[in-house]
Amino acid sequence: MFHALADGTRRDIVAVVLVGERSVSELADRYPMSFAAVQKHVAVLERAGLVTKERRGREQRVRGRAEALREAHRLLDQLELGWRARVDRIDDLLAETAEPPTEPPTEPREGA
Amino acid sequence: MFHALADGTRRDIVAVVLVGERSVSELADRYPMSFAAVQKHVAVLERAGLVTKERRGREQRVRGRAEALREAHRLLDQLELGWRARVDRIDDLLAETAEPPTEPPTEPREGA
DNA sequence: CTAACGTACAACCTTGTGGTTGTACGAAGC
DNA sequence: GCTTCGTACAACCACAAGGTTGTACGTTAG
Repeated sequence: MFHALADGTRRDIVAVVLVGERSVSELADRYPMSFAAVQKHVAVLERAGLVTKERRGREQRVRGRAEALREAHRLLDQLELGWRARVDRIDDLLAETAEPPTEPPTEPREGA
Repeated sequence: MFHALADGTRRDIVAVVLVGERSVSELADRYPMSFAAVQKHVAVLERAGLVTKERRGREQRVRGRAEALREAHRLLDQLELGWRARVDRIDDLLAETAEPPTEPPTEPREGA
């Protein structure tokens, strides 16, 4: 999710298709890179749930999912409001009596 | 910014230091990786403005910047509310009369 | 003073990521 | 039916990113 938003081109694509749907090639025309590259970006965004593709004739119309953006907001809120506070206290207690935790509390690498 | 949040370990660090400040080695104890690796993550977060480091004796206390999270919210809102709407219309008009734009509207690769 | 701690940083390895080109294939257009 | 368009996908390349170990250095503890 944040990974998908980490790329400038992808953020731009999201912004564009939130305003109005576009075909993949219409999107490709907007950027100084190959069609295949843009196609990959769209695929990444689709996997992250930030856009949806819908076949329409021989075209593939891409639309932004505002819902996903709201989900991103939620994740930010979780970070900000110390959603981990409880877990932290448990960790702290464990750290005092036993050895420190040996795995990354959430996902080791990209996941949300 | 989103790039910094794209990594799970980093998101966790942010969550932790937003709850309460920690030294770098205290953070390092929490994860199944070397001290140097955690140090790098903290450096990335610091560059992105998501945390601040403050020397305190021989330690370096790390604190989360809630401000930065709010900035992230703002960026998401910009995406969601079609902040590009105006620019898009200009692009569309140009596309009809001349060739399509040849550079990525915002940053070509990571920047916000 | 010396040892240990907390940190910083460089070198290196491996994998992931963004980019390219080329090929393939169904859907429209003529 | 043949060509063109829009898309999908695989192979490949260069570089960034996350990880490791090793070294260095100021600060605190004995």
